[in-house]
Amino acid sequence: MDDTVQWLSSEEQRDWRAFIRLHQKLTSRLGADLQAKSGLSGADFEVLVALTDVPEGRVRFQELAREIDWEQSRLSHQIRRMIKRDLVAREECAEDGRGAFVVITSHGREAIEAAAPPHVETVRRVFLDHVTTAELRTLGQISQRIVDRLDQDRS
Amino acid sequence: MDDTVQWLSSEEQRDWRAFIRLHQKLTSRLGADLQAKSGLSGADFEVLVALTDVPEGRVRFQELAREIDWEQSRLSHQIRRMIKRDLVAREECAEDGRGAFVVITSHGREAIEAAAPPHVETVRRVFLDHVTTAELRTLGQISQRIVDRLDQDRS
DNA sequence: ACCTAGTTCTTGACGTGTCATCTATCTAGT
DNA sequence: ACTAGATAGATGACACGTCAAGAACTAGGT
Repeated sequence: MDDTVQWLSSEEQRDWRAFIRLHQKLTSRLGADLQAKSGLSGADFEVLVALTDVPEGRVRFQELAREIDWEQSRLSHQIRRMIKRDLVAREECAEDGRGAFVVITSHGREAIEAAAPPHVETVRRVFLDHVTTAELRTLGQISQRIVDRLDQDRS
Repeated sequence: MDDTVQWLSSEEQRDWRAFIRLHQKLTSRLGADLQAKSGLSGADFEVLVALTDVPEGRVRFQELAREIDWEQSRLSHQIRRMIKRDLVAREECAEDGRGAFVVITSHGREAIEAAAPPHVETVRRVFLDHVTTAELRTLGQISQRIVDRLDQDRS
């Protein structure tokens, strides 16, 4: 009917679409499951995990953004919402008057500690249980390689 | 400092995170590129591609939602926004008083035909160029297998 | 004909993400 | 000290996605 739209070969299209579709399904499943079991969004979870990886659960905005590979303003909005729910707090920075710290609160720590185990279980159930160790390694290697190249030339 | 959060083995964690990170980067790159070059969002693009695959560019909401694997209400919101921009139109359904059709407009057709070639080129540049044919096949197969299993048990 | 249950799509509220823009502060060069 | 430019973060506008609830209609049993 309409052959004017250039596209990929049918094999490329099939594989590429499957890949994209998998990601959509994984993130929507994981997000819904996390929300239902813990009242945390995927975004909350990512921020809180990053904060538990850091001394005193306290880190500059900038560094946190780099750590989880988010845009600055995205993080700023997210932190504002999380402060309202007492998951994190904002602290002024003495050394640099422009800067600020994000600190995990005790409530935030409780939330992430309660959320993590069932979430990990879900990651296994929806993903890890369906791939072999070798396949996972292959996926990881390919992913890492492409991520590195994308980080190099941000064309 | 804090060992109470259960997590994955370090290999699992590394590979799983790389996989997730790759998807995030791909979708954000592709989305930004599409928006910049065509003024279409990824969501617009997906809907328009699905409409060009169908006779007369005309399909029931329900079927379209199933085709692109979206929730009904997500599609409804998206179509409302696209109607405002004259990319698609809504038509009543004679056979079923509840139902409705989505139809691509001529403006919508022009938009997708202009957007597709550069978008495909970008997909190659950010993804396909970085994997071998064999790797792509592997990715596709693994993805398809997991998608199928997730579709089976929606636990 | 009626009533109940299911289907199809819509809507409002709300959290999320991007972009452009703004303010405050720091740094470097003079 | 002064000033220009860079940097840190906040903010407003707007698109996107989910959830829960609702409106309109259909279908199937009585």
